[in-house]
Amino acid sequence: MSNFVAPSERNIQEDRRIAHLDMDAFYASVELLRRPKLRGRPIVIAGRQPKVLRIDPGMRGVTTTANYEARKYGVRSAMSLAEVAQRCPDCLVVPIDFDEYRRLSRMFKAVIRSFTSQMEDRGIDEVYLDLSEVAGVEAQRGLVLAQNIKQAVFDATGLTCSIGLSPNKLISKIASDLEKPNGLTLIEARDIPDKIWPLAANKINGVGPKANERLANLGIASIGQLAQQPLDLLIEHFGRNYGQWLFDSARGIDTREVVTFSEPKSRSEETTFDRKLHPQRDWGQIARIISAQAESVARGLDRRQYLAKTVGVKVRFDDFRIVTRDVSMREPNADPVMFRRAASEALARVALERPVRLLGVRASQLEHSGQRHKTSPEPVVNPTSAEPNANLEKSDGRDTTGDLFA
DNA sequence: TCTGGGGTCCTAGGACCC
DNA sequence: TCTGGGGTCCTAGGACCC
Repeated sequence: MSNFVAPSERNIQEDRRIAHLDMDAFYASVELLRRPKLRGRPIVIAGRQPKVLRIDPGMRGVTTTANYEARKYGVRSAMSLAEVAQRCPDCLVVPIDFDEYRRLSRMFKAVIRSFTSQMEDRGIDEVYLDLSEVAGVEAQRGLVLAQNIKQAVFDATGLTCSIGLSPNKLISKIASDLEKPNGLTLIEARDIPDKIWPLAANKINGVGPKANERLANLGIASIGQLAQQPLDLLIEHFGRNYGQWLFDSARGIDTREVVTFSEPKSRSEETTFDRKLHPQRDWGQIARIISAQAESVARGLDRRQYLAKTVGVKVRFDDFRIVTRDVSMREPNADPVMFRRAASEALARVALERPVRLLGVRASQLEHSGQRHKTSPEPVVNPTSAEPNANLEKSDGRDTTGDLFA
């Protein structure tokens, strides 16, 4: 990024060949591998119940995935089971088995790595690939390679995926969705007006429900309409950064690299309860849950050789309002006892005035534990907190001394 | 009939320091 | 008595993604 390019002159770097690979209805497809009798029937993946159940309107919870048969009825991921029951009364509910999905995820990613090391992990079921160096020189650059990757993934796992191929991540992400399932879609810069502009603005990865609504209020529904807006107008309504990003995205401009490794920034655990917890009556249970989550997050970090400087709690009330409170510790650590104290101090600062439906603990400001070695103890940086736990003792009036079980 | 869990990134205000 | 600007850290909230 050495030479500045004026916004109006920014263009698509056509020399790159970026792929986005997305597994088709991943969780549902994995379940069907070991439950072949369910093939052809509408299923959703949801819940922790021990077996497959017929949907019924009284079921709680939300779907993680729907197979394509269920999608024909308008069933989607993140849909409440009550709504699934209305749309598709014959739907089957298959319990979630993350261990199995992670196993298949490792498997398909290993296959892909045999083609290129230039792979960016984007979660359990999708990746970006930079095929620029290996795509070959044929007219349809990269198509043969992408087809070979699809075939190799299927041969190894029995699962299909869809691949979008274009000069950048933004367009490839959109492209991989255009011919699902089992699709392979090439989009060149010159195809953007015909193939991208007719699509809804929220097909852009990064335009969510809120931004889409605000765009709709401006009369902007499609990516093409977005591309017609002057930069000034977008900046006026969405701010300098997001406005510029919208302006570029509508034109298919995206210079982001494929990133093969990035350090974790946080680690968290949270639980939603079947029964809402009462702030006073269930205080003991709330305190126990936060303690257990704090210890578990600490152990998870320790296992991976990370330390955290900051521990925070998250509370979601029955009205869905979310409150978070953070506490920074004097030194980064992964000590369950320190995490418990910090979490309980943070919790003490939350005004628990309504029933609680979710509790969580998050550790942030991470660093590798290898970075701190025993030979050179760190001096105390902040003189105001030189005495032990100085920052853990000024909680408010609640009956805690910094530890929920003190 | 309600709405999961684990993440990343951005913004914005205040404290504090130079 | 009134006047800075920049930089960093911390905290809280929110949008968004898989």
